[in-house]
Amino acid sequence: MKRHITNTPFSNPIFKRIIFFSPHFFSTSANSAAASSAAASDIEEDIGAFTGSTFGGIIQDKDLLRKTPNGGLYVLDLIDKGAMDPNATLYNQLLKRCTQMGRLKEGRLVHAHFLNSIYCKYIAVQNTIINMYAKCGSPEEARKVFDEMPERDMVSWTAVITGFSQNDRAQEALGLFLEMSRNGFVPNEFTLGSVLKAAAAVGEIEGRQIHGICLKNGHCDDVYVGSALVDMYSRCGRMEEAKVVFDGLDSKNEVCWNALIAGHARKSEAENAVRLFSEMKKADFEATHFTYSSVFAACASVGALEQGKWIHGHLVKSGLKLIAFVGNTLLDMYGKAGSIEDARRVFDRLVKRDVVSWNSMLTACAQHGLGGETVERFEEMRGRGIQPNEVTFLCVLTACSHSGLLDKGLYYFELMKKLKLEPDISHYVTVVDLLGRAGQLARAEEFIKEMQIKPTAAIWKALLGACRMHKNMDLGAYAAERVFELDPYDSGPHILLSNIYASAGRWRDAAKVRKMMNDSGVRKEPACSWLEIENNVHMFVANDDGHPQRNEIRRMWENVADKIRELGYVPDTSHVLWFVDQQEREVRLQYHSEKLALAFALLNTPHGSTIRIKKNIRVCGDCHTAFKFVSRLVGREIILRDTNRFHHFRGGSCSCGDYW
DNA sequence: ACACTCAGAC
Repeated sequence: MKRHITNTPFSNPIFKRIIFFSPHFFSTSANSAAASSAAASDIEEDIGAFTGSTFGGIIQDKDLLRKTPNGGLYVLDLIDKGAMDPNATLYNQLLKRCTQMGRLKEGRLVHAHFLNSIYCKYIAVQNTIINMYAKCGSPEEARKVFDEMPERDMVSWTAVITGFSQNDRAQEALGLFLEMSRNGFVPNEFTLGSVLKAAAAVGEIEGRQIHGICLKNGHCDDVYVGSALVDMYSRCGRMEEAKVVFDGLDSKNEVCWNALIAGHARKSEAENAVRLFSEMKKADFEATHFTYSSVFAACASVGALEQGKWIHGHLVKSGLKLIAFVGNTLLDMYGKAGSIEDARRVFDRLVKRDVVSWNSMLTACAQHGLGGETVERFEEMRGRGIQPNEVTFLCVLTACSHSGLLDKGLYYFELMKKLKLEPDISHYVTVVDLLGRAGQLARAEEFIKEMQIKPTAAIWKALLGACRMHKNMDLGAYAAERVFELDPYDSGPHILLSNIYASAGRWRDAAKVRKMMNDSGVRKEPACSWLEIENNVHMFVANDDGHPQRNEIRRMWENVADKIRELGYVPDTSHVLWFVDQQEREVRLQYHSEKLALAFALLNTPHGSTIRIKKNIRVCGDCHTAFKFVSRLVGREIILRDTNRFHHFRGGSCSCGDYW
């Protein structure tokens, strides 16, 4: 079960009550020199500007890949015509250029030509060919060349291992590494860098083993090996060990820093990622696209808008171009942190957009309940000839589901199949959600029965959620049973089912589900809400009485509650705490965490400013209603981030149109 | 004159 927005676990130090991002992070001045690291997607552009030396006084660098009218290569043609003599260096240069430009076809031409030349025994060129195939995304061909070599050296092994390592074929890379050792080759720092990358993808045990080999061979001081080690421990979630390796490195570069920062980002430790960003700059290292991308991702995962903006400021000052590599993450960060306007702005300013840029923009729209805009942008994307992928359709389907665009959603599901994209289980879940939310419960059930894939827990959860929404007790109970079989430890379905019973007045059944849940040791994730004020994060749990301002918060809410009642607010107590009487229920309800957060925001933020609150579970119906009234009462916009979407409350209504 | 480490959308 994946969520659109990562919930932040309680164990995260970022959620200590008040202190966060201490002020000194914000006094670091940005370094204005431009960093030069080019992102993979932009290499092509950079090469285009390159003009260089000549070969034998005849061929200029820019003519290396020049084509002949019949599709051959100009340089090879010259050789065939006897207009120039080849040599090993020329073959290497040609291959290298093919590699840089990712030109597999031309690479094959050079390869074939090389085989017919008198240089065909040169190991160095053969190694370059292996590298060319590997870098052009064809590890199979690299392997074939390698296998057919009568004689191999260290570089041959390293090149082919790297080929698999970089093409997400970690197991094969590790296998070759073993074979290499059996053949009596001792790995050097080049080999170990690649093998560590592969090991990191396979698992911690493998990673530690390779670490041992690095120590034995004395390569741990190499920056490449060191960075790979830091990265390996980061990916295994072992941040303490990553830090130990990092601290032990005599010579560091940006990559080491980035590997460490990325590790914290993957663990949603925004505070650590931001802190390291500052330390990196203080240590006089230039933040690169990798750095920014990681830090934005970290901010996105906890919705840290202010920190994200601050980092964005550094990016602007750095002079780095807003390329897709970093822009996509920035866009995503703004979307997830609640500022759809900034997300749009970033999208508009992207130098070049790839599929991920479009998908991120669609996701942002979908998360903010802008179904119409999502569909429009999707159509624009197609109009511009950008090929949508599976993720694109997931975004669009989700948007349709969240906005009640039933027919459009079903149409796009069919379109997806027509475009020969294979829907996976997540698409089926979304369609069940789409039908279910729209009240077509019978159709949703039918759809599940006819699915070609075996239904998973997520499928039944979607149906269960729809049953809760449309108060269908029988089907809901059935769906819940299926979930209990497949995913017995998730608290969500238990609570949904008990709420279904409760809202039908069947308190006894509701209590039975709760009891069953307790008996089987299923624990409910405690609900909490939080908000940022001036770089501090304030967190609240329901009925919280441990906050320093608890009395003021309580008074504020009581005051507000009275006023919104005058505007017509009627507390809805139907789905909570059925075992207490009506009056008590209402009292408890008042202290849902989002209401405490809202009262706190009203006390501590300037009049008229937008209030941004985040919550780790779905907002309840009563709070949703209350928030609408409050937005009208105080004349302010309130943005509430739910588990997987945003609610924009303004002037008494919500952007979700009460459909969520 | 050949080979290595760091990012992202669901």
